[in-house]
Amino acid sequence: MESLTAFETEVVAVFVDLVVLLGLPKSVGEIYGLLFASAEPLTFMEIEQKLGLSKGSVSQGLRALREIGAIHEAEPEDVADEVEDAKVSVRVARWEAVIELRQLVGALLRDRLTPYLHNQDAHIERAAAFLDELSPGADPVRHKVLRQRLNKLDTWQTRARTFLPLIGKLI
Amino acid sequence: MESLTAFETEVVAVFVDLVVLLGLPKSVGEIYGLLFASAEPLTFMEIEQKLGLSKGSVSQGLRALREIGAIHEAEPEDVADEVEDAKVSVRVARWEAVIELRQLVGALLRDRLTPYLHNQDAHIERAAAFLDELSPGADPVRHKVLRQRLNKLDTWQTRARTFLPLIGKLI
DNA sequence: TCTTCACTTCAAATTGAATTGAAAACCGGT
DNA sequence: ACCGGTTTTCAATTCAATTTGAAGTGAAGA
Repeated sequence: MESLTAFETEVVAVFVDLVVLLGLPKSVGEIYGLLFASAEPLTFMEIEQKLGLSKGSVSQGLRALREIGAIHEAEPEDVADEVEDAKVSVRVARWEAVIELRQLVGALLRDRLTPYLHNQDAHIERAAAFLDELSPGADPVRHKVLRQRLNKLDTWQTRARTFLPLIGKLI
Repeated sequence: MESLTAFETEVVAVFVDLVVLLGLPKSVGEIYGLLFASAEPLTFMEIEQKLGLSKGSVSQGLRALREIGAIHEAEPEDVADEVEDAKVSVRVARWEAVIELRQLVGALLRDRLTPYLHNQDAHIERAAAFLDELSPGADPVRHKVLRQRLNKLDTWQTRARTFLPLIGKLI
């Protein structure tokens, strides 16, 4: 067990693309993809070796996935048949993907969109304040045009706020 | 006219965030934001100076925005009152934002999602092929589990294909 | 034709983020 | 309390991508 099978490679690619699209590091997608492509849970070391990642990347990737609930630690299971010999038998965590994709996709979307929407609100609000304190007297037409544009932004923001969470549910 | 007003700064921030969220360079968002915040069209040089960008960035940014139809070249308009003196009077392009946000957002979304969905199809298809040519005889349970997971991926892919374009329309 | 200015191109520099790797913390067993 | 092995942490490195700037192109007027 050293490197990826053709099957695993393709599945990993699916999740790498997804995760990159949503702005996370590639390694996170690789790890989730590998677990998704494995019928049984994998250990830290197996992940490290099959993907050829550093321990640091594996550790961080597992944490990120754990935090969004995209993976679990698997039940201990009897290790007897595998580790008969010399080793001192230390309990090793084994990880498995949560196959419900809603979990992964939902969390990733939320993590990006929530802070985004929040920032936008703040910007638009401040922009409105600045526009108003800028005397409309000097050039009323200009002032009105800009007001309209701001309103347009506001409308969009509202729409985004209502539709985007809906997508999470729909899917 | 040198740097941004408070109002402009906020509007620019709105579009920088949007554009970065959708995976384009910040400078593109700055340029669009500035044009969106201006009641009248701006020249290349005005953009360059107000945003403090290099000519290269402005040029590339304007091209990108032009290509997705998010900005236009404005009608020439009489320049008489501005440029009376020494200058040799060369026709200068003046740019304005297309205020319909659908244009910008729609294009950006499409540009990212279309190639993405296309790739995913390819990966899933190949994964299925590899899984099948892998003899199920060895471990039928494992084979079945993986088949199910692949099907799940396929379902999602189909859903994405139907819902995502719909968002573009909805908005 | 020649000059000038507006813009484009592209190789190199910069920047920012992901990855690495070595050292520290941890944990169960002896 | 110590040991062997696993996992985490984080500063340094590497890598990808954007930004820069200087040289190049082209068009309009002289």
